[in-house]
Amino acid sequence: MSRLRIGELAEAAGVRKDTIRYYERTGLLPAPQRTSAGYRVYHPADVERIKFVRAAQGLGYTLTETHALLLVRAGDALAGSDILAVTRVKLREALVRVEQLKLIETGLEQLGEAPSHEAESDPCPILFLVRDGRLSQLAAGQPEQISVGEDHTTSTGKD
Amino acid sequence: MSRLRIGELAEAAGVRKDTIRYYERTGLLPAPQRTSAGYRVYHPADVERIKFVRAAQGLGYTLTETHALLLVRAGDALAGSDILAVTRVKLREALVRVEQLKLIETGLEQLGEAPSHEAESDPCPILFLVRDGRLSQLAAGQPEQISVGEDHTTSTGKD
DNA sequence: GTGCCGCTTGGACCTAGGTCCAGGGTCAAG
DNA sequence: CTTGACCCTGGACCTAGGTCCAAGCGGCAC
Repeated sequence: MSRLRIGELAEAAGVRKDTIRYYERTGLLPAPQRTSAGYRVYHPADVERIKFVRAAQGLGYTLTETHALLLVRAGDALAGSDILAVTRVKLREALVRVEQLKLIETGLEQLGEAPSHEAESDPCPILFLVRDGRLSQLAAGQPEQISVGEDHTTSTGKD
Repeated sequence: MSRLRIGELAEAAGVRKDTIRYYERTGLLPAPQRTSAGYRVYHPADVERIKFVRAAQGLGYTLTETHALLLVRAGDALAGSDILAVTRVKLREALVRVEQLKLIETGLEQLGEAPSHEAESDPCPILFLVRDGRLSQLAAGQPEQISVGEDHTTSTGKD
């Protein structure tokens, strides 16, 4: 059966032990069995679960959204549709991101080549992108409030 | 000439006044002129600069990288090449991200449709993606240490 | 039976990127 | 000359996602 202790799981999944305990605290990882001495005991499948979490993080899912992804079950249409919507938004954003990064790449390449004869008057040559409206804002801080877990009533800032 | 005070600039650029002062502190925005009373006075072009910063944030540039982008000048090949490399990495990551998000989207769609007859044995159906090695890790926390500004000698964690 | 490493806990601390607050000055209108 | 909207500064605080620490057991090798 080869059950793992936290250190072994951390090693296998490529994270810190603290991270695993943190994931447990936040509900991303179910509380594992314990030995009589209180040691956490994990199943090898937990390695995949953690790797999935890391992958989801890399894709821009918050831990809350990742949690939602992990809760999806076959046929569970309701719970899945929320996270599906989130995923579609992220996908659309990722497509826009690719296009805008290409714009910037091209802009930088041209600036590197051109020995400052054109656009010399411009104080900062990349700004033309935003001036032309070709660079859009692409909400970077609002992770699409989905209804999963506790709602911490995001304080509406005043200033 | 229509010069702006901080509140007007904030309004025009769609950010908080505090954010503008924060950007100034971190060097993203040059220190503006002051009135005799000490009030900051901005140029209308600063609106674009801030909008560019927000756009760059949305594209995944850190503030440090954004700073580098703003420093690029035509013909300035050396400084530009670093940030160009960063941009290319981000572009490649964005392309991978699109592919992986598509995988997840498809997976979620299929799970929603299938009324739990196939893959029912699987404790969490999305995990097959990581099990198949189709979801990769896509470094989410290491923003490509570029040589711009002070180097805070990232402490190598021990555990 | 004693080293020593690994595990436990709660809580403090960290980075990025802001956001808020208190205490006080400025300026235009009434 | 007071009121209200605006501005200033320094510093505390916030969220996400961890990371570190100290004090104190557990358990296995020698």
